[in-house]
Amino acid sequence: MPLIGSIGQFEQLVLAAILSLRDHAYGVTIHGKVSELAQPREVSLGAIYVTLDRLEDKGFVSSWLSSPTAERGGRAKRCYRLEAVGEQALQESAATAVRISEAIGQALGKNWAQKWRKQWNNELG
Amino acid sequence: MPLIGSIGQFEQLVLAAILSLRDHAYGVTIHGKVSELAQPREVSLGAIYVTLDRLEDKGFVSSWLSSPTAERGGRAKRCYRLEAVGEQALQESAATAVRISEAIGQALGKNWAQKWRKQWNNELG
DNA sequence: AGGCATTTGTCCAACATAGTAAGACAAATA
DNA sequence: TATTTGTCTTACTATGTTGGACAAATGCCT
Repeated sequence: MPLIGSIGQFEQLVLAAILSLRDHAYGVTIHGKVSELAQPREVSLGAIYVTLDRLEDKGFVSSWLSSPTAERGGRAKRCYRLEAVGEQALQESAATAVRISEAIGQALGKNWAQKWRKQWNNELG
Repeated sequence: MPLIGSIGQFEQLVLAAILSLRDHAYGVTIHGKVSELAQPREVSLGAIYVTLDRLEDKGFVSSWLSSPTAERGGRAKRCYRLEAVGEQALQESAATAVRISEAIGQALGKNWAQKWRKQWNNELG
């Protein structure tokens, strides 16, 4: 069993992506969102599916097949939704992440932390 | 090779602990600090040493043996210091952690984020 | 002094789980 | 049947984790 609430770093990323994609979470879009969050790093599609499988095994997410859309190549997608347990695990691991950020901020000096706090405030008003 | 800047979740924790302990970073104290950061979860000493070894292999930290202190059982400790590469990796992974927190905050609503922002502000003035 | 218990510490061996790449396979439309 | 959009599998590497072995100081007791 891994750290914090039984989820790892990549799982955290995938869970966060599903949460923020709401009704449009399926393999390809999740991959896009995760790439965005992980930023300088590139992520493979395979990694996403494997992780999705494991998250479903743990009951953190559930999935169902949608009907195909009417666009070229638009085949049926497997859509994902966060379950209550998954949301809780995600919140716990995020809380730890914040704690780590704080520790780093204190050790590295206020400039580092304020840079992020500023960005945070801007987005939330 | 792992995610973000080549460090995992636990490595991130250990690096942050070393950073915040400054001149007093060795096995036992690092273990204490990591336990504090990982909070509800318990961490074994062995996990710390193994991770420390791997971090040193990657050049993220360096270590040296101190001379024994004059207290009962006070034997020589192996002290650790963060190297420049390690500090950079830590900052990058922390930046990603913040990004994830933001994504969660946006998806979960402002209450979640503000709870943490408040705490953040209190500590930094 | 000599010897052993106790305390503080480090390190290894082994295994479980998460992270990753590469590419096979499937089903739509054109 | 070629192209596009999408899913899933295999196999491997790296991290996470436990448990306990081992080492070196001091303190106490005869």
